[in-house]
Amino acid sequence: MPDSYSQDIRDLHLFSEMEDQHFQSLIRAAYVQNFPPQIELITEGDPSDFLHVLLTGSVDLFSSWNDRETSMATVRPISTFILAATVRDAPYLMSARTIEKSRIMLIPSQNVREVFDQDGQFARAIVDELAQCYRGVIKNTKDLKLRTSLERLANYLLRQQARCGGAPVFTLDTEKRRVASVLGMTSENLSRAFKGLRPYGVCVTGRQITITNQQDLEGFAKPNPLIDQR
Amino acid sequence: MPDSYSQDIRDLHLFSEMEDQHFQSLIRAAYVQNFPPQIELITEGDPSDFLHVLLTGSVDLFSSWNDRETSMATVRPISTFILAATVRDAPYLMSARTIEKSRIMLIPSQNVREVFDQDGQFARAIVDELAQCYRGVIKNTKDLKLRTSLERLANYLLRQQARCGGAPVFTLDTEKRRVASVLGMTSENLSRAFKGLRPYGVCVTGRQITITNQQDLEGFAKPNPLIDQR
DNA sequence: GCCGAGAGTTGACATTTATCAAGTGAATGC
DNA sequence: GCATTCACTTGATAAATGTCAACTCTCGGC
Repeated sequence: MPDSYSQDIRDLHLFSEMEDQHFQSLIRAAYVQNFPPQIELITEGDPSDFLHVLLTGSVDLFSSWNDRETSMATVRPISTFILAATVRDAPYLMSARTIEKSRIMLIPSQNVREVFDQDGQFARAIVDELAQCYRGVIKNTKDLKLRTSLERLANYLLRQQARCGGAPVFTLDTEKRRVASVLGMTSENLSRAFKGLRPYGVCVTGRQITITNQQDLEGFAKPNPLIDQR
Repeated sequence: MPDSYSQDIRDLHLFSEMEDQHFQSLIRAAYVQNFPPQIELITEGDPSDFLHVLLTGSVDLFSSWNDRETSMATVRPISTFILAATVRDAPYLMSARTIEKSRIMLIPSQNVREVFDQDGQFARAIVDELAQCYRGVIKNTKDLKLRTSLERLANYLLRQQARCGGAPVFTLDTEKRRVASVLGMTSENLSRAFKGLRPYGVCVTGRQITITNQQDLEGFAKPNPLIDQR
């Protein structure tokens, strides 16, 4: 089902190089839907029927085990999610829920796999995307295993700052409790970690962060491109 | 450089479906080398010049930051490693060192990327492999974030048991200190964790593990296919 | 303007995990 | 045979992190 977002989707690295005929065929098979906040789009363990493309809003990817839950990532427009499950035709490993009101395109996994077999450029783009995702998760594992929660927070702030343009004052785009979960800690611990970064020049007011001493913070965080660069 | 292992490599899922001409071209460009134990094959951050195929022996993939080090995975024959860095032509995110005497085939990354562009079956296999690797790392992240170290060990033992055929007595194929690092804990803590599993019917003698009460252990470990099934 | 809901914070405390130091035990080499 | 090495274990202690309960603050609805 064509849609005003069609060109933005086309510009995604995943779709930009493929033949137009194949792109149109994917779009035709797809449909776009609006979801209210806090709707569970995907449940881990379910078969992966659709490749999802987030057009507007935001989506939380999370996982559960034994009554515990953790945020794995936050998806922001415009990007796809759960590509790996789609191409492998395997069950989802993560659940997904909308954080805010979101507009999402659903492309049947079957069609993705068909077009993949016909279009070499698309295949190449999928490989690139998967390899990048893989490397992202490896970086995340290194972050988790090699750093304390204070160090993870410090580096998270530096990454967020860079995403916001690098100025000393910037804003978290995520609720703190979700930040905590992404970083593998509790909300209470995050609160204390923010305090623990005060000696390194970090001031927190609500979601607004001010870094008064960039050098000090970087000296403590020791950011590393092989962990922190996306 | 052709080699007696050529057929075994050909049988790897990654290479099994590709055209013979392309396979031969990869093999011709490659060379095989023997390494003694404890040799650093790859250093994280270096450019990824070769796709590695472990033929015999074993290799530890590890990462370092700020004088800390952690084992990310153990590679066993016959399998490839650092495929993602090769296809993206990006620096290695992990270092690799031989654990024991190992025989390794090195295929120039350049050739892999060239053949990838020519051979659709090979491209398809790379996608499968990458998607599987990605899912493996996601499972690992869930293990790390959702479980305590005792639970991780319990599930590790169950997975190892399954790999050994499922009998109540089996052997760890890895030094305990490496097991500890893979599970994200210290050796000391692993030692205590083994003790902590005694009430659930786990007996440890050197590297030999005896599970005297399968039900109890599984009841505690709560293994989950979305985390533990490989 | 008041109220309620929910995110965030704080303090007290428990648990988990790491660190340091000392010891055991088995394999290796001279 | 004995010393050495190194993985592993153990105990004492410290540090990091989680849990629980109470509290504050803000925001939106009425």
